[in-house]
Amino acid sequence: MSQPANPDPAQTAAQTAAQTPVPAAEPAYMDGLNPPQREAVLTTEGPVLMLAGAGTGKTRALTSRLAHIIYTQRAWPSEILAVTFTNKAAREMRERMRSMIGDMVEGLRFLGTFHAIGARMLRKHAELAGLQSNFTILDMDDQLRLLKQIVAAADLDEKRWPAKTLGGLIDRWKNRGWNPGDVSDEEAWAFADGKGGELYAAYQARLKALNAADFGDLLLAPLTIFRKHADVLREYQTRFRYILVDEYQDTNIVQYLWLRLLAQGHKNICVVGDDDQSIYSWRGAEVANILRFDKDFEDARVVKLEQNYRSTGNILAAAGGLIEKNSGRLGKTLWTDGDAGPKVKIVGVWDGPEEARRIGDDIESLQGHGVSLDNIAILVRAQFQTREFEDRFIYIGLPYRIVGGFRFYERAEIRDALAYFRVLAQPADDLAFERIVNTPKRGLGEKSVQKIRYLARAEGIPLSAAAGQIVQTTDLPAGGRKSLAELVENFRRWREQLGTLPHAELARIILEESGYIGMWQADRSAEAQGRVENLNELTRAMEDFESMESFLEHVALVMENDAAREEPKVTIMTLHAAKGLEYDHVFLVGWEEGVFPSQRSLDEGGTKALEEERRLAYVGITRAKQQAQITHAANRRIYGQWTSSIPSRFVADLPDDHIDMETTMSGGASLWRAALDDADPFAKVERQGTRGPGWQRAAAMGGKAPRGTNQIEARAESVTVGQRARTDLKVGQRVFHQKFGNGEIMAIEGNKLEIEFDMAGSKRVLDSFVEMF
DNA sequence: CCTTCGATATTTTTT
DNA sequence: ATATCGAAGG
Repeated sequence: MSQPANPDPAQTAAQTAAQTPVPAAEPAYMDGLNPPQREAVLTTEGPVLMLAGAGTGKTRALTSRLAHIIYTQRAWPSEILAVTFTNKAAREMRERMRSMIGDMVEGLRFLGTFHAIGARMLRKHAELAGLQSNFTILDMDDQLRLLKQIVAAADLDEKRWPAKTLGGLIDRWKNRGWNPGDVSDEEAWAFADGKGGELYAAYQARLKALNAADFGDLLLAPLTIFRKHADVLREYQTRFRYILVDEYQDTNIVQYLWLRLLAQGHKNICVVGDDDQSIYSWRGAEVANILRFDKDFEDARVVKLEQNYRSTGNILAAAGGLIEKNSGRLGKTLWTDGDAGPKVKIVGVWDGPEEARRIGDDIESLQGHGVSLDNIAILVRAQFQTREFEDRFIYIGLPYRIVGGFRFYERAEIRDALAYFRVLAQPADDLAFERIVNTPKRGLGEKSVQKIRYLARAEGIPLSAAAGQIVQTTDLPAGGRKSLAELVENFRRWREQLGTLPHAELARIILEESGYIGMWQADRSAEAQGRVENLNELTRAMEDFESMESFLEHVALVMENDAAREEPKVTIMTLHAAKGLEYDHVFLVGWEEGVFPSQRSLDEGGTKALEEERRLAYVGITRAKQQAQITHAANRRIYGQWTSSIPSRFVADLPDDHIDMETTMSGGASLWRAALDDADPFAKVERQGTRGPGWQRAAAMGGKAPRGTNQIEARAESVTVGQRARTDLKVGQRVFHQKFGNGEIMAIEGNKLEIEFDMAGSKRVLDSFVEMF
C-alpha cells in the first residue's frame, strides 16, 4: 500500500473547485459530477447526510468522495470505515474504488457489510465477549435448532411457544441493542409467560459454550464491548477518520448506536440514503434514523441528489406523484433533463392467467423490436405471484430467471455438505455434527443421538468426541454402533488428510466416502440430479479459497451464489429484491388491494405499513429506465381460492397526466369500470380519498354485476389456450412436459391431466402444457 | 427407526 | 393449491 506519488496537485485542484469551477485542472474523479454531487464529495469534514434519490448517481458520488479523501491524504485507506448492508453492495463499491484508486483498494480493510466488519472486530476482541477468536458464525438454521433445544430444556410446549417465535424476539432484542439483562419484564412476557428473558440468557450461555455467535451478535457484541471498554472504543474512534454508511434508511438501532459511538472520534460521518426507499421496517430498520440525522449530529450538512440519470420524465413524474401521498418525508423531487418517454401504462385484465399471458405477449413483442430479455423485469409483491408467470413462460418457451427463493448455500444438500466440513474443521461444532450424524441414514435415530448427547454433557466434551467414546461401549444397538464407529473412523482419517491433501480434493473424498453424494445419486426424484450438480459446484468453488477454514468463513457471511448468466432471460423477482437494480422495461404486476398493498399490511399495520407499501411501489416504478407497465387483475386465485379484487389504491395515487389506462377485458373498459362505479373509478377514488363511499361500494360489489357475463367470456378465452381440441390425448399415453419431463397420463378431466411422471411423481397439469412423442 | 398421513399456515429478506 | 411439519403406524 502506498500513497500517490504526488497528491498535492489533486488536493489543490479539488479545493479550488469548491469555489471556482476550473474543470480542466480537476482530478479525474471529479469528472462529470453535478453540483450537489460535488458538494457531497468535497464536504469531507463534519456530519453529512447525502439524500440520494433513486438513480441519482449515489454510488458515483460516494466512491468519488472516498477517492477524494484518499488522494488529498486526509486519511489512509485503512482509516476509513465504509459500511454497506449487502455483500453485493460492498463488492460493487470495492470494484468501483479499484477503478479509481487502483491497488490502494487493498488498504480499504474496513469496507464491508455491517456484519463482516462486526465479525472482524469481534474476532479481534473475542475474549471480551466470552468467546474465542475462532468462533463459529451460526446461520438461522443452526440458530433455530439451538433454540429448539433451549425451549425443550425449559419444558415448554413447542406448539404453544415455537422456537421460531423466540428466535424472532431475540433477534428483535439484539437489533435494539439489548443484552439479556436489558430486556424489560414487560418485553420478556412476550414469550412463555415471562420466561423470554431467561431463555434469551440461556441461549446466549449456550452460544458461548459452543464458541458460537449468531448474526445479531456480530453487531451487538462489538457494541457491548465498546460500551464496557473505553480503551477499545477509543482505539476505533481514533482510527476511523472518515465514516461512510450506505443505505442509512435501512439501519436498525444497534447499527445506529454502533455508528454513533464510532463517529464520536473525528465526527466525520457521511450517511447516504433515501427515506422514500425505506422498505425494511419489518426486519428492524428504523426510518427514524435518517429522518433525525441532523438532530443526532450537530451541524450536519444535508445534500440532496435529485437529478436522475436513469428514468424518463413520465416515469419520474408518476413515481413522484405517488410518493407525495406519504407523510413525514424529508422531501425530494426527482427530475431529469432527458426525454419524457412514454407514459406509464396501466392495464386491467380479467384474471391472473390473463395477466401472465398478456405480459408474455408484450415481452415477445419487445423481443421482436430487438430488446434483450436481460433488460426486462417483472416485479411482484410476493413470491407466490411468480408461479403464474413461470407456468406461462414455460408454456411459450420464454427464458426466465427467478431471483430469490433459496440461495445456493441455503440448499439442504449444500448445508449438509458444509456440516461435514465444519465437523472436520471444528470438532466442537455440535450443531453441524447433529446435522450429519444420521445423514445419510445410518440407523442413528433420536434415541441414539440422545445417548451421545448425554455422554457429551456428562463428560463436558463435544458430540464428535462423545461419539468416539460411545462406540467403545455397548450403549448403542449393534447396527448403529457399527455405522457410527465407521463415521468416527472416517473423520479421524479425513482429519489426518486435511494436512496433506488439497482441501477441495478432500471435500470430494468426504462426500464420496461418507456416502452422502451416493445418497443423492441413488435418489430417483426429479431434483436429485440438480443436488448432485450443486455439490460438485460446491467443491469446485472451494478451490478458490486458501483453506477449508477461510472457505467456511466466507460461506457463513456471504450466502450467495454467483449464478452464471448464460442466455438472456427475463427476470422475475419481488419488489424488495429489485431495490438498487434497473431495467429498461419493467412490468409491475398484481396491483390489487390485498395483493399490493398486501392484505397483512392492510389488516394490521395501519398508516405506517401502508406508507411502506407505497414506498415499495415507488421503488418499483423507479426501477424502470424507459417504460413501466402496471397491471391489475379482477380475479385471482389466492391460496387455492378464487378471489375478486379491485385495483390497488396506488393506481389511483398516480398522477393522471403521466399514465395511460387500458383494459383488455372483453366488453372493453366500460364493464370493468361500470362494476366499480358509474364514472372513472380511479378519478373518483382520488378525489374522495382511499376509503370513500364510492370505493367501498366498489369493494363490496367486487365486480359482481358484470361478473357472470365476463366470466363466461373469460373462460371462453382461457379455454382457447388450454383446449385446442386435444382429442389426441388419452389415458395411458406417454407425454413430455417442459418442467417435469416424461410421464404417462393416468386420468383426464376436461383439460386437466393427471400424469405420473417418471422423475417428478404424480402431478396434475393442463393438457396444453404437454407434448406427445 | 423409518415411512405415511393429516393438520396447518401462507409478504417482504440480509447477514 | 401447496408445501411444510408433527404425530401415528409399519
